[in-house]
Amino acid sequence: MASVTLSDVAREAGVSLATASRAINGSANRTVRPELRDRVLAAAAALHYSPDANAQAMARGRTTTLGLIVHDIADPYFSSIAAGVTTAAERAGLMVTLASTGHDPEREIAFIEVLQSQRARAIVMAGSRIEDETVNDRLRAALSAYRAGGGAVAMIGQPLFDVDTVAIENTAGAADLAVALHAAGYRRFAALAGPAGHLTARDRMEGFAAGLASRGAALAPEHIMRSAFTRDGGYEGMRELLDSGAAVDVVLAVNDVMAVGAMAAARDAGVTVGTGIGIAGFDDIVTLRDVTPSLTTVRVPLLQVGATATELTLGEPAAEPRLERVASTVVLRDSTPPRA
Amino acid sequence: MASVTLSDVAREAGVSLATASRAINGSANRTVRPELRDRVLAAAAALHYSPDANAQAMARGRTTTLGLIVHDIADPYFSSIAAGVTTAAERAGLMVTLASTGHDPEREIAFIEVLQSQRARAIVMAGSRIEDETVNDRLRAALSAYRAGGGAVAMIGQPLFDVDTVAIENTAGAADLAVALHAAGYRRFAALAGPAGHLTARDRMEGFAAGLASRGAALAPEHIMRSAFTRDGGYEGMRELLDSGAAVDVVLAVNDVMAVGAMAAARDAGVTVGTGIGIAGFDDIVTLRDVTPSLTTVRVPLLQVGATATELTLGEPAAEPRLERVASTVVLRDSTPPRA
DNA sequence: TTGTACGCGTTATCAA
DNA sequence: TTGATAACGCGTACAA
Repeated sequence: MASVTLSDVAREAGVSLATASRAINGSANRTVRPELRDRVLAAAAALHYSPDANAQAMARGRTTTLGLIVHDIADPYFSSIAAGVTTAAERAGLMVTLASTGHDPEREIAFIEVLQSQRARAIVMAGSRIEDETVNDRLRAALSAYRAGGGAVAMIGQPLFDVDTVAIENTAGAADLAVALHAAGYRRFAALAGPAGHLTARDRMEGFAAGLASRGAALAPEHIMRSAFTRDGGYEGMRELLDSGAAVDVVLAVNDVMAVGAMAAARDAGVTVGTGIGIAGFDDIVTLRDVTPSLTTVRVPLLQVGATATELTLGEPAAEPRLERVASTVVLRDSTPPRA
Repeated sequence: MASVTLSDVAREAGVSLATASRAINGSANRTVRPELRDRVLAAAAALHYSPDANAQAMARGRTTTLGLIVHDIADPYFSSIAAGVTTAAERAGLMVTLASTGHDPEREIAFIEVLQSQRARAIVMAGSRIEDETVNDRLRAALSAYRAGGGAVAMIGQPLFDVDTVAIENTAGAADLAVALHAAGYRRFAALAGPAGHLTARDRMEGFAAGLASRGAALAPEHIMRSAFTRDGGYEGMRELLDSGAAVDVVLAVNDVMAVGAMAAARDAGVTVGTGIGIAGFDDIVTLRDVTPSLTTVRVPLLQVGATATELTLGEPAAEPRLERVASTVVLRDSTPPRA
């Protein structure tokens, strides 16, 4: 690391360290005679000077880093959110530090601590919380320690902690979907409910139930399959459902990747998705563009969600935790054609 | 930022700064009497001490940051690579700083400079280079400046710069694919060739041509469509091809997202993929699991590629740039059934 | 084994 | 407008 320092530049330009700093950074005191300024800049260029961001962070007392914590960056849901975050972050002059936790809350906590060590300006946390107060308490503690240090936090999903949140309308969106499908003639519903204790899955299930109830329908308990919140979980849940011989018109999955897995299971079982059995998902991940038949879902503007969360962490910290609700809208497609 | 410092901990524990540092960090001189060590640790816990990574970086002269530069994190190709990188990075105790450039080489250069400022230990750069010596020279300069500062670099794609590279067998894989399809009975080939000057696209096209040549076949120039290296580019190219009324058996796309776009275009035009017209891609992105008919492609182990690139940057810098070749293997699926 | 004191590269305060 | 110089928080010779 034979890096050239600001002192080198100053010496080369024949000015003091302070002047060099001012010339290059143009701080509050933006008063450097043009002639000197040019000399400094020239020296910096000649020496290939690269400011040390760590030293700047120390001297300034603040960094230019934003932390992003997701469950799995390879999941299109999270990678779209990440795209929204990186775009908004770059706009704000921040670098994004990415943590992919593999759905492990322990690692979420660990990453928060690392980001606190980095003195990251803000943390955006995506991915559903779970129903485990022990874990949640520790998470809460980690977050409030981080915030006590001056960091800003925005969560994506459901308002659970006392921080700024971009809330996805899970319940309302799911209810709307159930109602829309009932109106389309579907009567015998099943659900791929995700794992127990998964809050997003739970909210969406509640929405399904509420929507159906509003139409005088219901979800039979034996038609509620529990499996992982992943593509493979959807496959598995669907296979079990089909194996059980249950007579259902349509299967509601609590997210798109599960729905897509379910479509595969149906195909493998020789059941035609659409005319044979309806399937619907949630999120409208970009992948869906190329799934056939096109999948009915509830659209969540993921890019925007990521950008909004990022913007929430910028600017002045609010006294009250802010709550940004993003509307989710039903999109009916070929996987659930109208039913006579 | 009322953060508690190591001095606070030392005072609280009634020891010197140095002892506190050694107790918490356990540096080379890992010699601290257990009793004192415990007192320090207790004080640190009581005060909620969080070490300042920036200060540590300065004092140690090295950071714990690895930079990852991709074209578009929402693209499954890159998000899978990113997953491989984050996994390997965490294993090595590094945090990943993510830069998504939106295919803009200028931003690639800018990000390299930022990462240099951060004194990132290493940079992993994914995404094809282009044929633009002006841009490439500046990139080369940025990279060598970074490396001169002691940073390690690994590129993913083709060996173009003088740095460690995880080389994807574009040409060989493409040739193998062409040969396999010819062997399967396909005779009239077309290609979605991507944009001019795109090196990965170019290499793959050369592979197609070579493979066909080895079987005494060829790609007619009028069957080579040029369009963006994206899903929409694939759609567009395919539409033009179909509109042209060209009589072709099979369409080779230079990547999967283009192939998937082409499948959509075929569907929209009422052409059945598989029996009507064959389509093949390249990369075997995870999305393909849920595309129907299943897409023939050339598999690239993306997770592993990301991990390997990361590992290349770790450990001792080699005298010579290392070249890690990852084999790409043809996977024939339903989009190109054997042809009589 | 522990403590003192200096250095890391930069910004910011205060004089000049 | 410029220049010394003191922080910033930590690691680590060197000394004790």
